[in-house]
Amino acid sequence: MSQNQTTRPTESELEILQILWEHGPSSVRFVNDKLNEEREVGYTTTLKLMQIMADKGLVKRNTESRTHIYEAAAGESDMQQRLLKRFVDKAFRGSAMKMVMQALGNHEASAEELDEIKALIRRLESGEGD
Amino acid sequence: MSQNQTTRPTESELEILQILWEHGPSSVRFVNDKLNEEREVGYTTTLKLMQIMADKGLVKRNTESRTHIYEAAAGESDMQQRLLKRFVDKAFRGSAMKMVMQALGNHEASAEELDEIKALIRRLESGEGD
DNA sequence: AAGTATATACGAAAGGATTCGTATAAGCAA
DNA sequence: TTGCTTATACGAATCCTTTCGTATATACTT
Repeated sequence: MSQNQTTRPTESELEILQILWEHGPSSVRFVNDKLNEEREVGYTTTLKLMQIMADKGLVKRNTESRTHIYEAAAGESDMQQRLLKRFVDKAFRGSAMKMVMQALGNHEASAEELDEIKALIRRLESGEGD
Repeated sequence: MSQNQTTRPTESELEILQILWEHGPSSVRFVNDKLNEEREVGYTTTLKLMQIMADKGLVKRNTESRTHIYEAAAGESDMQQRLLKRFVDKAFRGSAMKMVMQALGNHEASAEELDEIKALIRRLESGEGD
């Protein structure tokens, strides 16, 4: 049944994880309602997906009450880290810096955001990276 | 047949595009050989994939000689931009800056790379962004 | 010319993701 | 209790991606 924790979510699964990260442990009904704020999805579709995710180990579920409660198995940052690594490999041939440059160059960063990044760079340069 | 230019490549298709971007217009044989440096892939598999890509409009092909020559339809940066946007939306809920911070925080940037980024930030701050 | 090597075209199998219909069980309301 | 609402479970259809077998055409070699 449950797989190792390096399983990658599909796009639909990731969409569900986003909801779980944002709202915490939730029922299928709740997740499905949230999804339907964006696009039409049948209830059993969402249910099936979440069952598969439980199977893959992407979510944990509490089956004590009739309404099962699902919770993301990994933290959002952990998952982002994993997905980012793979994305950089696939789309930027492994060059994270190239990707950062692209992102910075195109994404209209605010002064505050740039300050944040500068602060981070200072920390990195002073060897406190990590 | 040929689709609009916002078609997204699958992972396998992206792998082929990488080769085309790196080496320029190429034959199926050449691409297949390159792929086989990484992992085993049958020739007709690569052929089929590239035909589908031509169909989708991801590559252009010159069929004048017996050996067709394929070329990426979009530039690497254009495609990266497109993929990056979608990735940020899906994995970082649209926050490019959050993603940049993650990437910087974890990817052991060299001093030179950090300098590059600092230079870019200076340019952005002086309003020359774009 | 005959045989070999190499190309594309086509179709279809295999696997995974996504969707949902239907069955069944549990709780609630009259 | 009987019926209505709302859960989960299960199986299967559909669609997309990936893979490759086979057919056929084109060029090269002797």
